Amino acid sequence: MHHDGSFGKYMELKVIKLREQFDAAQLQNPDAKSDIFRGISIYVNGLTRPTHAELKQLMALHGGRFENYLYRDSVTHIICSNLPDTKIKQLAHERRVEAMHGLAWVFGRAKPIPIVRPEWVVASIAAGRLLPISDFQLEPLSVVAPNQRRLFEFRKHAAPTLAPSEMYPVLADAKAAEKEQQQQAAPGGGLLAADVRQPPLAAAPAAAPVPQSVPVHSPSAASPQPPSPGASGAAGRPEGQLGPSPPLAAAQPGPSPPGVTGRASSRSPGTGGADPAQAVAAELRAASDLARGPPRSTRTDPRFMETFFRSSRLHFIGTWRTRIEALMSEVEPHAPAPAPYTKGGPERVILHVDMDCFFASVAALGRPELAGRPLAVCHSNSSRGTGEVSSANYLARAAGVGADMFIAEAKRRCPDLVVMPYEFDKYQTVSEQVYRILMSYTSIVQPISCDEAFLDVTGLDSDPEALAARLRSEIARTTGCTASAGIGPNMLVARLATKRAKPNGQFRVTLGSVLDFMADLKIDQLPGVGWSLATKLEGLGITTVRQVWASSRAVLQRSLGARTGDDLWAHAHGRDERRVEPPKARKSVGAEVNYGIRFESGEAGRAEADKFLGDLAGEVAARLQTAGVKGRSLTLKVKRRQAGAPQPAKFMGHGACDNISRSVTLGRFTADAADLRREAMGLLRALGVPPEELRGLGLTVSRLDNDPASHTTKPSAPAPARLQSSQATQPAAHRPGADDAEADPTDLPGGGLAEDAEAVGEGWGEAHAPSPVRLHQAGVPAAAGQGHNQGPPLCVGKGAGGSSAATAAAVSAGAHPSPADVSEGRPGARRALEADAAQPAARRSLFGGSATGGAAARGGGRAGGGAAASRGRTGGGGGQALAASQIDISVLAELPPDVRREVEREYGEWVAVVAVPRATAPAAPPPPRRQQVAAMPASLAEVDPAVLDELPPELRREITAALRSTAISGVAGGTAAAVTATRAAAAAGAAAAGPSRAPVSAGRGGTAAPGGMPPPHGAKNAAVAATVAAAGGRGAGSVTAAGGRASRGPVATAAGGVVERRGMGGGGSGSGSPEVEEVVELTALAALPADAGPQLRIAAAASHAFSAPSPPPGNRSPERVREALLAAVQRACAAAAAGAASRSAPQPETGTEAQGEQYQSRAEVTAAGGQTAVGEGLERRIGATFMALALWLMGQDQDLEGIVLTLRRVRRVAAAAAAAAGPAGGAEGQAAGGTGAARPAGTAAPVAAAMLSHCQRAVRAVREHVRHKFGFLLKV
DNA sequence: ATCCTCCCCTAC
DNA sequence: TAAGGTAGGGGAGGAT
Ligand SMILES: Nc1ccn([C@H]2C[C@H](O)[C@@H](COP(=O)(O)OP(=O)(O)OP(=O)(O)O)O2)c(=O)n1
Ligand SMILES: [Mg+2]
Ligand SMILES: [Mg+2]
Ligand SMILES: [Mg+2]
Repeated sequence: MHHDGSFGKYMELKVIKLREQFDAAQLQNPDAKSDIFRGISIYVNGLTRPTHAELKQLMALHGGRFENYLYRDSVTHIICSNLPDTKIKQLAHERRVEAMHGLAWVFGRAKPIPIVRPEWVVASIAAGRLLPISDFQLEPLSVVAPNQRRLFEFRKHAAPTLAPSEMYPVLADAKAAEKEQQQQAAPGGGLLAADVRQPPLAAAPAAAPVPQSVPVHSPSAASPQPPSPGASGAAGRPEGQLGPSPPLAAAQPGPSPPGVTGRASSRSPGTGGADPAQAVAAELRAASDLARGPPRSTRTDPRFMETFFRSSRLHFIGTWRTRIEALMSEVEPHAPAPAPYTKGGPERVILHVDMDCFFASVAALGRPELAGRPLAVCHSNSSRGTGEVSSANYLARAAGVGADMFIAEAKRRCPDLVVMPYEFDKYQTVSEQVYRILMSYTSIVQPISCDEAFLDVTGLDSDPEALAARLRSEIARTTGCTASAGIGPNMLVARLATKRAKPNGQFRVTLGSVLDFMADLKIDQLPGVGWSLATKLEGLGITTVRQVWASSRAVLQRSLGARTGDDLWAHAHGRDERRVEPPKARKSVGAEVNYGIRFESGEAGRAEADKFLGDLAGEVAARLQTAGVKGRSLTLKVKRRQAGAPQPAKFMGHGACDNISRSVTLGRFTADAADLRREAMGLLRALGVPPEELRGLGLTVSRLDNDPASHTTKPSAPAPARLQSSQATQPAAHRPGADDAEADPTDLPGGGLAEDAEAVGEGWGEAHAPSPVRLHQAGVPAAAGQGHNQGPPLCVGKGAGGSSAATAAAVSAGAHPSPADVSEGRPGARRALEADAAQPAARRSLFGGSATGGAAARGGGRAGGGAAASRGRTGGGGGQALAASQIDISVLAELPPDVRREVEREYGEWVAVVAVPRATAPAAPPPPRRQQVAAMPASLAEVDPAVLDELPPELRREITAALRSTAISGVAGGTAAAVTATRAAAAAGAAAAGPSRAPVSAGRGGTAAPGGMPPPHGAKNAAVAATVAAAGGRGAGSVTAAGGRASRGPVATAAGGVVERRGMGGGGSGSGSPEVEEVVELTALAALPADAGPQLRIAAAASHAFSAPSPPPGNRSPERVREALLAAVQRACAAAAAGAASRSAPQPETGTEAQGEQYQSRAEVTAAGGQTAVGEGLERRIGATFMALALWLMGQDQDLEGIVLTLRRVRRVAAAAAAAAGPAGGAEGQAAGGTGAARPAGTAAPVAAAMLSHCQRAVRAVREHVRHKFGFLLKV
């Protein structure tokens, strides 16, 4: 019913109706109309519709209450408009601030207050009853990058469906005319492309007075002061346009009528009638072919992708790079070259140029009516619209309008806003004009975006500012749009200077004044620092650049990562070694759509999805061909609607989603649409996502043949040769059909590689006749491949849509033994298995590549209880043969009976086991997980966090994913936040069967493992589980890894130090309970193999940490557990501190650096911080205890106040221990949340740094958990 | 060490 | 109604 579009309309009508009702009620008398909201008390946050006041009235009329303040404990619901993430974040922030005053109340509640859109009130009234809030809840905070606006960096490319540059056909034809015009050099000449249709465009710039000179801020070197108003008031500047300090400047060069501002405020909002500006906007919108027709989704529009791309601003800027590269390569290099880099050479002079409010400026070109008006560019002009603002001019920004803001919000903030539609062709034209100019000033131009570039002008002008002024003037004269510029000794500083100069100004910072210039910048102004990093840094007490100076580099590295911390440190000091460079070759080519993706359920939906995937494949293939490259790796990206996700805030948006990606290694390079489509369909099918839950699809091809590295045969992808040999040996039946001309071996540039040749000689070359042949013969319907839901595309032959990736689709890359597992457990078996290539190309793609990443079976979907699927181990693992456990039974189940029989014959009883449910309920969804795993905990809260945390990540993910749905459904506990929602989701689609896939001889045929084999990885995983479980002492069955549904992922149960490995073998009958195939006994640490890897050592550390304090089973009250965990933390820290002290004599602070800080190389940091100072075991123990506490706390999120208090305690513990550990005490102050008391560059000893870092990590994990689950930040 | 995969983050 | 793309850097695990 209220599905998307129709829902929106429904709501709109309801709102109107309710408004009428409201008005009427107000006119009559305010007596209560109903009791709908009895017991409900709302608090309204921010701007809403109905308004604050209206909601108050409505509540009064219908029996509810209205609170003006949140910190009243009677509030039951927070009302907040459906707004973009920015607004939600804002709300979260408010809550946090609020918490300082009312923490006890806010966090002490048993349950957090739901945040609901105002429509809930309206609709409830309309319905005459209280509606459930689920459809009206604000989208949960997305773990996916929120729509944030960021600065700096990137690279783009593209090549459209329509041919190279036909989508924005500006330059091709315009070039000649433009050159001619440039020769004429008529100031203000109508330089805009002749082929741009809008008449005003050509006329406008000519008519508009153009600044003869451009304002120059900061006339001479280095002063970090604001641009002087005097300097900026250059002649020819239209009034109000260029003021440097006040952010008010229309980028429109046209003359502004006097008193524009006053005029604006007196205009009636939204009425186009008497307002020429609104009229021109309306007219253009009406004429725009982008706006034609009713909105459509993939469900209703067969040409959706094309329409979408044509209309998407992000597609435009995302593909712009490709277009500019074409331009750059064809412009003759006449420009002077800057001074070369030499040792001790001159200070570089880097110029950064960026157009002012680019799209908005272009919108104003040739439209004098718009001068002096607040302007935004957006598809929608509805005051209730969810279209996003692309660009707003500076007048609009002064009113609070910003990019990425919903148009509804923008118009609320600025009722007078003039909203102009997109004119992509014009942006392209102007962009090219600008670049031609830039390229005439220096030979070194690095394009950044359609409105922005870096130039190296070192030595090209004794007065760089004069050069910049000339350049800006020329841009303004030529395009009618203004640019700002920054000049600095490196790219970083130049970039920051530009921001300072905007709008329509320039600013120079020289080497000597860099630090002064940067000191007070907000940290997120730095490139690479966005919302996430800024939030982390805030946790360290760092919000400004200056505070970074006072922070220890080692702490930064530990908190943010080796590289990230290092870069931040450098950037905060104004250091940036990058050189201005021409664009490098792309490393990947992709296309994705995350808007308007809506498919039917069932077969019809699968066909729709396949069709759309085909469109994407065609698009990517076209772009590859345009770029003249082929690729060897294909990645499918999927957005899947999150379980329980409310209606997306954005019309036709994707809403809250889990993100999943899977890749295949192709057997050879390809740029062929059919290839890509085939493989993509296989990947998609393997994911098992119900089509109606798809919200986004994308394809990316990487490992391109323009990169030599792509040609090397990596261990993970030895397949190509195999493929070839395989094909060679089976030409008739196996070789792709005639349309698969790509089978030409010459397509594999590395064909002559020795590695390949060698590989050909073994392995697949000796393979038996591959089963695909038989499968094919078995009669997969020819139509099967034709893109319409045939079963899984097993068929490789011509015309069959099946691909080997698809075959691999039938494969769960996850729950199978890794090659190591197999080979080590059964050396002889490896070859047997490979040779047993009977495997329909297991993870090989059609071409024989390898598919990694699990093809997870979500099968019945979450409804069935969130079956944890199994997920392939990451990395490596390519090329091995298919194991029975890899078969995705959901795919198998869809096979035509005869084909399925064929497969089963091939795999014997294994398949029969795997396909358990089939026997009794052929197509039925698999039985609930619980039926198969008796010991499965009901929720995360039941899992000993110490145990869970120390599990190998794959297993951990599987468990958390499996339990997540439980948590969501409110049964208990929380999400494991060590795993973000997306990760958990990904895991849900693909979890690891780590322990289960044990070493062992699972064997069909009773192939027992030869003795004396070192424990393979699977065994290690099992050992970890056992060890930790033993240490955690949760009693029998404490940790159980749910196998994929249908026990495909075998089940590992850890209980009291015993791992039971349940294999797939055995019960051929299809009995639901797999037999215990092998039992591995481990007694905690004793079982550690000599070559124990990190996981085991962590387990050992955890074991040590927890064995003592862990309360006996039966008395695990929260208080006891909490105290035990805190004690464990304390002990671990104390041990580390003691160790550090004892070591400090023999190993004093080694080479302290310039500022007295002990700096760890990236390698050292990366090396897991082990031995450097803490001692590896100790370090791991610290980490284990902190994280165990964190994880446990997450399970206690019914008591947020308790969480806060405990976090504060643990922080104090860490701080004290760090202080005791030595000189690091100082830097600690910041980590502990101190306001970054400016301590001179810290001398954090690694020991203290380790503690603080682990502490911070733990605190952050908990905060993330709460933020994600409840939508606000804990103030700790 | 270096590579791999599967993410997340960032920028325009 | 609206058109939430594209690409690279980096990190965490893991395999080799
Ligand atoms: N999230 C974003 C960011 C940018 N753009 C488009 C519109 C912008 O006009 C253009 C250039 O981006 P800038 O970051 O340079 O922003 P503006 O040029 O609009 O403003 P400024 O004056 O701050 O540079 O890219 C967009 O559509 N959406
Ligand atoms: Mg700009
Ligand atoms: Mg820009
Ligand atoms: Mg930033």
